[in-house]
Amino acid sequence: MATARERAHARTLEKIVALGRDQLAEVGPARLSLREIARGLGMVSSAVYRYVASRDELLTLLIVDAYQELGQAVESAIAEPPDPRQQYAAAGHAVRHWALANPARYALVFGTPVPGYHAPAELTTGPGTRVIVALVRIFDAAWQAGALDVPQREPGPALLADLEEIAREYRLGLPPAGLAAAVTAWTGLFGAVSFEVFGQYGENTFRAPEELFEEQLAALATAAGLR
Amino acid sequence: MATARERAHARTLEKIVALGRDQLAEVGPARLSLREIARGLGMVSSAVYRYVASRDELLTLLIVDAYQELGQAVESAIAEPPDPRQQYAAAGHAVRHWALANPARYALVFGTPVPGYHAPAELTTGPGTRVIVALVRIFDAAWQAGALDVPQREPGPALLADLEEIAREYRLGLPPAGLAAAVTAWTGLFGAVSFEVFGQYGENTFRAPEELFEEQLAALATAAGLR
DNA sequence: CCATACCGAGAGCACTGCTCTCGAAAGTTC
DNA sequence: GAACTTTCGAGAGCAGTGCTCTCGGTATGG
Repeated sequence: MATARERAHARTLEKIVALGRDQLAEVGPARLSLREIARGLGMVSSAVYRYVASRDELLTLLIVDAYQELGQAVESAIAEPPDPRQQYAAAGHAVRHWALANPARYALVFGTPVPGYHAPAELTTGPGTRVIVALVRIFDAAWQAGALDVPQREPGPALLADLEEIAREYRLGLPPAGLAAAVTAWTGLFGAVSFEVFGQYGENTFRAPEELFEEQLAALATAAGLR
Repeated sequence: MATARERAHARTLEKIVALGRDQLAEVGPARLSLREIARGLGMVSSAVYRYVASRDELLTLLIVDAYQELGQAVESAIAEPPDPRQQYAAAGHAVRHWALANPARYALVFGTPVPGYHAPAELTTGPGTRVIVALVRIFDAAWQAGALDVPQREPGPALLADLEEIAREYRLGLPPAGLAAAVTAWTGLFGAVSFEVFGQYGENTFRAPEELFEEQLAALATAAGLR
């Protein structure tokens, strides 16, 4: 049961995260300022430290927040389509849309790790794995349904051990080579999205980025063996 | 002819970039401090503004510096192997090695755009395109040699126009679908490298990242039609 | 009803990027 | 070789940052 004090505390903490999110969008992660957030709350800067131990802790909160929202977006996007290939495409589109709508939060999570700051694994790994877990489940289901052409290449011995460990942990029937394919489909997806969001393509090189993305998705899905 | 003054100027500017590079490696882009660089030079902070107009300009210098070194590494790696698929693999390994050896500089260029800062296109696009240009040349040569299975998928109309424009600019024989494949091989490569360098895989999920990368390279090459 | 835990204010420290002025040295011109 | 101009480093200073400390007021739980 939450006391009134606890509820008030949680509410202003929520406000802090919201203001941080706004500021992130405006000025980016590195110029995120606790003092500015304090001003937004009508408090003095030191008061914010009652709620957040440091700037880094605020960053952690924002990272978890972003992971959760992206994970949620992907999971609900996947729910609809009937076959695995369309599910992968839906996941890809969900990632891209969220990233384009929230470039700063995407950058916070998938861009340069904030200098000096190292995300505490116990808080971030859970939310951070939602997307890859969702993708792997798609591939696992595809394999069960016989809709996955597992690549002929056999992973090297050490990689094989890693993959088997993961398959065991998540109770996957998916063979290691299929899991490796899922990982490539994952990293390839984020490579494509990151290049677009971070402006790595030139200014006007691609006037039809969504069509390029479509092409990339198709290539990645085929490469991963999704029929 | 460079006067003594100009040479001295160039030399301390070079020192500034070198110190910036060191500092980048230590504390990352956002905590890069002009004052610290001044201390390293035995100067007072205001003096470095004789050489560099702002922190952002220093960042630009470091970005160009990083692009050039990576481009150089990739170009010389490509020179050796005889066939296109091995050239692509060599390029991939060059990118990965450079990125792992210079994570901060890699992050500066391929990670989160530094907040507020927008790289001046006239300085960065040239060096910034060296890698993709090298990759496209591989694909173009492969196509000329009949070693490229151009994907059957036809790009959408707008994307087609973009691709044709690029092919014209760089005088490529490579058909649009092949160019699109090269782009996916490019973004997929950097997706894989970024995930490893930025620590997006968990702590101990992959104990054999180089074998995973090998697998990713093979999948991307095959997907792009390199035999 | 009162002791306690909480919470905001305020001052202050060390740091940052950046601007200004000033004097000295070096290079250029006559 | 003298006079002028450009360059460059030093120093002070401004506005901003994260973060720490202390000091009161206040709402809460026993």
